[in-house]
Amino acid sequence: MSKEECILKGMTETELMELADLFKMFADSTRIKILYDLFDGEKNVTEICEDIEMNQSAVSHQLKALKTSKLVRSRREGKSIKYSLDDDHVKMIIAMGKEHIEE
Amino acid sequence: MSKEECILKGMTETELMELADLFKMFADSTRIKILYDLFDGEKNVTEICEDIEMNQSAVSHQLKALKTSKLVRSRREGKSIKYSLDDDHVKMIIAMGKEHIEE
DNA sequence: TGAACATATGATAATATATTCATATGAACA
DNA sequence: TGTTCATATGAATATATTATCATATGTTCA
Repeated sequence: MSKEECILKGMTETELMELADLFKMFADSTRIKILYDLFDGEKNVTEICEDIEMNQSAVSHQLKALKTSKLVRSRREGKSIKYSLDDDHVKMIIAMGKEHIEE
Repeated sequence: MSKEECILKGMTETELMELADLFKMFADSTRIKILYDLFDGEKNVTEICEDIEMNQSAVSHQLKALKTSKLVRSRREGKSIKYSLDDDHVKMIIAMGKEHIEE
């Protein structure tokens, strides 16, 4: 049996629903643009808005969702708040997805 | 971020939207239950319905979405249609997600 | 202290999505 | 050929999600 099968054995209904909630974070183009933008490293909200061309409010709302899901973290630096990826899995998950659609 | 321009380290806006659409498939509890159910191997629609306790119509609708995204494939065997996972990335993506929520 | 800047938040409206119901399609076999 | 089993599909409703607008909060610095 493969490594993946072992890892996944015995998941409960609740865990599967938590998984679905996690993947919801990757399932919106604004959020995935934010995540991908943060591949470059730490950025503040204004920079993210400029990079992905979305308004500040929409970006803040989505950053909050991403933070709740522990996919990004933030710290204050002066007047601005710097966001960065909070988990290496983010890059791997996006990389796997990218491989799939490229096939 | 304009349409087909190279943005965010080589991914186009279109590709990022395709990625989001792919992750949408993992972002619903019914679909993720179906995918997880198929970790066991090929199953027909009736078996899947029983396993995940959802009605046949809902399952068929979601199987269609999963098939369109090339995450499952199907073949007829007599009266029934057998579904199976169509891509190893499915297991890996779910495994990554599981590791994340377990942290 | 207050003006300017950066970010967050609540409410709303628009849109997207999932489930259900009714029914259609297709295969098997008596 | 007609009946039954298995699956698919279209339409409608219900629910969830998102962007926007207006405004609030919090920080810096004159």
